Amino acid sequence: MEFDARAGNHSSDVEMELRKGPWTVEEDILLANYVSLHGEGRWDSVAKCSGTFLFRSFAWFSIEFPSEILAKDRCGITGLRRTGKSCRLRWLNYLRPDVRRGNITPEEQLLILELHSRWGNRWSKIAQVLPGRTDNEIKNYWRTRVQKHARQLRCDVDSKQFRDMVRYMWMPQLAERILAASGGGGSSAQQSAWPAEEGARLAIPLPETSGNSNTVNLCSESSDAASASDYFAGGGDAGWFQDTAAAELSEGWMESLRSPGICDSFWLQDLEQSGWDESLWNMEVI
DNA sequence: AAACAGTTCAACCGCACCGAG
DNA sequence: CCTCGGTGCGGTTGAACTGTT
Repeated sequence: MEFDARAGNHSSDVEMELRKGPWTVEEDILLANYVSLHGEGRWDSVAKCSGTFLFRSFAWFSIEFPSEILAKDRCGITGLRRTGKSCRLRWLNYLRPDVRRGNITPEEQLLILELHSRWGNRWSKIAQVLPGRTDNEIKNYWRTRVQKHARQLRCDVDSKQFRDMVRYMWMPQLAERILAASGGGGSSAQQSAWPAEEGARLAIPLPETSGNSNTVNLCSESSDAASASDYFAGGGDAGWFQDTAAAELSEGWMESLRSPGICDSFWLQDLEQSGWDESLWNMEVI
């Protein structure tokens, strides 16, 4: 059986039909065990060798793995009936121990909106700033929530109109919700909860090991200078956003989101005149 | 309770990039 | 340079789940 090598599939030395679709518990065990022994990477060899090592490690459990999961090549090496790509994806998106599951928090939503406005559909880059979240998860969030909201507003998700709505209506609401949840109590209480610093900025914590400053200015024009991986290279803590004093939504940044005159722009007036439903921007609805 | 519609998300696919030989 | 193998990325699909009628 020949497979497309550039697509990451097996060459003909493994005589097996590849499995597709949902992963079974047994396959997860095989893959997790392989990675724990050999680390990430060399995904193509996972498919060839995982079974062998699993049998060694778990022999005393007397676990039997069905033949539809395992396959032997001509040399008798047992492996998962999965492509290397499939193994990699399963590990990164599901099995990795630091993968966070559950709803995207308002803090994460705010970051996704901000970073997408900056980087576009660079999902993996955005994911690097959100510890434990996968690019797939962020992509899904964008498609199911953000694009859906754009449809409800009858505008293109890439249009300036929608991007402005996100920046000047959605993001401030998210920010206020975050502040309220942290005890800030909305815009009137921001000054005490989030002391303003020089310039308008959304400061993001940096790992201690990264040296220099311990914050990154997400709103600066030159933000691309700091790669996303720099932000949280040592991260992974679920409470990362609130736990550090560096996670500041400064008053200036909040004000920049409500810059004077933006609400007077022509398209917002048009929307208001056409009976635009403001409840569409209610955070509960979103 | 059943049928249908809408939504979510895990997984696949094709393509691009990179390093080794 | 060119080819090949491995890896990563973004777009898309479809099964499973949830809500509504």
